Amino acid sequence: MNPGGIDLEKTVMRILVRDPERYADREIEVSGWVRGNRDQKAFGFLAINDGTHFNPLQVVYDQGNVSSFEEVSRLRVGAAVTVRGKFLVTPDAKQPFEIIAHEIVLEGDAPEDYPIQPKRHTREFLREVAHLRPRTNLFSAVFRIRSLAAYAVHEFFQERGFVYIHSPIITASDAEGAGELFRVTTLPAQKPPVNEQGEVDFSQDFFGRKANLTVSGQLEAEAFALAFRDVYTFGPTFRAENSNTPRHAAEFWMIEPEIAFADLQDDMDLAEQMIKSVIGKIMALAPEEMEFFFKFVDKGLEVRLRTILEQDFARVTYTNAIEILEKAKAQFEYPVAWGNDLQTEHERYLTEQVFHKPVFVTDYPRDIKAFYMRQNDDGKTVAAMDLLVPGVGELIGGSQREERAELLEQRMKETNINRDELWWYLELRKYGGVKHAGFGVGFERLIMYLTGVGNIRDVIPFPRTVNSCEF
RNA sequence: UCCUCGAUAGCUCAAUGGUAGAGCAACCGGCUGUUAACCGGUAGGUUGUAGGUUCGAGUCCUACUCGAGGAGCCA
Repeated sequence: MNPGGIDLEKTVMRILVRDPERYADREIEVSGWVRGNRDQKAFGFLAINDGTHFNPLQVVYDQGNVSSFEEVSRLRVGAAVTVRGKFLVTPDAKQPFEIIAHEIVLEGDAPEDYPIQPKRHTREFLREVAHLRPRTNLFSAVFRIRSLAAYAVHEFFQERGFVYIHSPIITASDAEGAGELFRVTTLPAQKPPVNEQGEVDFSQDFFGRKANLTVSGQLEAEAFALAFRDVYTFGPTFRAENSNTPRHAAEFWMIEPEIAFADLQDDMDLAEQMIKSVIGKIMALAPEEMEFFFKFVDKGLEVRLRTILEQDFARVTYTNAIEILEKAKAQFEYPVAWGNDLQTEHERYLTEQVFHKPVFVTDYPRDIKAFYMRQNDDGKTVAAMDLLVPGVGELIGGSQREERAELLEQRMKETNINRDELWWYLELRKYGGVKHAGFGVGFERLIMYLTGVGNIRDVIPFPRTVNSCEF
């Protein structure tokens, strides 16, 4: 009850959409930001979005009903308002319902230089106003999907009894060989302490040794998999690579499950189930947002996602993939030869031209893969898998891990991995070591795949890339 | 890091080496159910920065800055 004695209920769009009939002809109060204002001589229409639902709410304001009519008719896009009025279900109109206002209060004005207009903006421009872009349709949809996808990922693993591990953000290990590292230090940038050789003396640093931001939680996850059996990490990851592409960021999130008593086949089964589960949940949880992507972002997206849900992913060994590529009529810029890593053009050809769906490529040559991957009996390949998907490229990379201590040590020696730093990783093999496997999913690449948005900078709220750390 | 392309009004884009324009947004006005509303009008510019060629440069040349796409690296 408000002071005026009218039965008035504060509500939000999410609730109204769920059960409009419950509110029919009742007095309600809704607050939101103006998305559009179409004023006429004696009445007008306000589209307001309160952030709780993708679609805006239509507010009808009439000179006879609203005392601040003149002020309301001049409201600009971006202003924040509170509206009180009668809720009306309008089954025959373009919008499912509207509110007939009797009071509209300006909560926060938006001056005429508000950069977001009710028109199409380029993504490049919107990146420059990343603090305002979540108020647009596209980014409203992207970031709600991002939130729901994170939820769906957790739900998938939790339903299966996986234990969520918070792997460290700061690590002392720089031996994982997964790209350039961000140094974490409290040493002064000017004149840091030096040792007798004239090198920076990291023994005087905060941790008494070199420390970096993590590039992967995998090694720590392996330790927990050998205690809990099924675990996953889901957290931020940092790469200081000087790579400027629509698929790379310096700070991104990774999902890394790790499963014990499991081999590469189990690993691929898990990856496939996870992708399908997340897609299915997102389509069920955010139909308005997905419809927007299908219609305005990527015309082929709907068919692609539905195909994934209905069909098994393809699986092909690296060796067979090379044979397919060698027989291909397509002209490749880079030569195809056993022992060479697959180039982007080769991966795209396989997933987009040969299989037309996600494909696992397995059993890569030992020499082009990481030291921890399990060696196959042929002595040439390792039990690795990459999941290639149309449009995005490499979405998942994983492997069965080398559980045999002597073979692991031998590979570390061959690839110049510092044995002393990873003593604990070797002990995992010494004490109750068993076969186990895992993979890493680039969370942003998953979002790109789900939404059809082609640039990683547009699926991260405030993206960090080379030479760019605004906001 | 390499290759290619680009930078003109707040936004999206035009403009043979010869007076910088349009649509949208903004502002003013019109319109009794609009929904990317519609109609009329007004205002808005050191053409990314610094040099150079030329009688004359948004346009040609050089360097730089920023952005995008492709490649490498990877998730």
